[in-house]
Amino acid sequence: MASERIDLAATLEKTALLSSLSRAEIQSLAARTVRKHFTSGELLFSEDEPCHGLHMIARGTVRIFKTSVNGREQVLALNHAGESVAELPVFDGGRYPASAMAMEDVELAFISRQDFLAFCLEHPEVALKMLAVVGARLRRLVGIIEELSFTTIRQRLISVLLRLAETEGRQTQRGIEFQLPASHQELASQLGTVRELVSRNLTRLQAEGLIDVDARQIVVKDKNGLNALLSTMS
Amino acid sequence: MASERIDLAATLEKTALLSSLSRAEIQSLAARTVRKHFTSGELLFSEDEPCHGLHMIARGTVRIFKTSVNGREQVLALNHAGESVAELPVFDGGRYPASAMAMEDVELAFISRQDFLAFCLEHPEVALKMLAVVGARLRRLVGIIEELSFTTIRQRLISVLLRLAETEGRQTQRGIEFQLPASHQELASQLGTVRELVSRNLTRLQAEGLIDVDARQIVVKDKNGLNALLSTMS
DNA sequence: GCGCCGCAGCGACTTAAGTCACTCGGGTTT
DNA sequence: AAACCCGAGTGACTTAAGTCGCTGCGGCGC
Repeated sequence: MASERIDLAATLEKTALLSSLSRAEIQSLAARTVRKHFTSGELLFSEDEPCHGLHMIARGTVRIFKTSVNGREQVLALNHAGESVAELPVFDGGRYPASAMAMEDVELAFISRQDFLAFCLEHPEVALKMLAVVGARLRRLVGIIEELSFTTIRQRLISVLLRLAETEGRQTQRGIEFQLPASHQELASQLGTVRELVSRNLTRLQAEGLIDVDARQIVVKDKNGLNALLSTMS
Repeated sequence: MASERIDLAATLEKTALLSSLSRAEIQSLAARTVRKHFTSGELLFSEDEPCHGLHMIARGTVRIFKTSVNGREQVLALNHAGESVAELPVFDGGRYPASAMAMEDVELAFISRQDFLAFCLEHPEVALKMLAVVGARLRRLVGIIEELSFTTIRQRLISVLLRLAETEGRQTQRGIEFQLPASHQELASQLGTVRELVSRNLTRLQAEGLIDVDARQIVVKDKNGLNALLSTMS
């Protein structure tokens, strides 16, 4: 019981949203939160479900996504430890606009809608921080819209490869090497398309000599070439 | 001078965001706002520009949109009198994620970033209302993403026609009649495509006997047929 | 070891989307 | 009246996207 309480406080402290709060304030908030646990693949909530409160991730990754009638999925966001999930329905009282699934084992702190709203009224700076967080989310969504309506899947895939090369890549004599972080299926959902196109486009980039593909192992052989494709392709 | 002041206060009163405020609070805020005017086609601000404050529309319609390198545009939102524009960069301090253009003569009240942030700290309920407003915006963006990644242009066009029939249509013996509110070009930007496809798809729907098109005059002859197309097309 | 299953690759095909070039008509400018 | 611009329609075409069905590999459970 006591250790539960302490754990929760630690989680809240690590949450970006609440970073401006004092220890005492964290404690008082922690007293109103509940710990929840989800195993990989479990749904935190589904689209159109009414929203009961705010989730703050302590451990693991949460995937926010939309599902179409024919089974395709579009990933809207991946949220990690320290981030909160689905903030907005807490404030506008509406239903969840998308579904959320645990991609690995996930632990989170949950606080009810009423409690959190009351807390915001007492701590206006939390509301302002929340606005900043939601703002970042909005920017990402606008970015997705931009990609969907202006770029090809090929370009989006190249962007992802370049970003991964930047963040995950090790420079070797063959080029910049890294592992794809997910299956083609998952990558496709993040790009807003289907498995086959990811596979085909990777093959095509390999055929063009820009990358080497061996299962999930990728070697970027010609970073400049990839970058060039991003700009030249109208 | 005095009449300017009164005008501004009236504008603020009509702004949904501030509906919970007392007259005195409106007055104190009005003292810090500036009136601005834009003629049709003028830009309120451009993408990537730094944000200096909040705009509240008193009259006219503002079009929020993204532009691609090859000149295509994607409309993100249309905002009317009583709504605010581009709230988020005010809070996260970032740049505008999109451009805003006056679609007709627009008058608005402008308040600087600092003044508005300070006001929010004193009036937490305004921040909460702002979160609700931003939430609605986020929902719309998610809706756009859903449409872009799951539906065809034909389906999106049918949705628009059905919505217009609902809101603008008059029932006549020929069907439900209404005028397209904009040029094909503008419609295309709102659907995330090009002029030609709007034209072609309208023609096709006419050929299928579902609608009649005469320039901008539309007659929906078979509403059920259109609805059926929305669900049957996977 | 055998069979099952999820993931990946790929050929063959259909359809949606977009591009280009042109025409036409109505309204405005000069 | 001539010249012009803008919105709209359309034919012919290219390319991107998506679908279907099948193969094959590697891991895992029985």
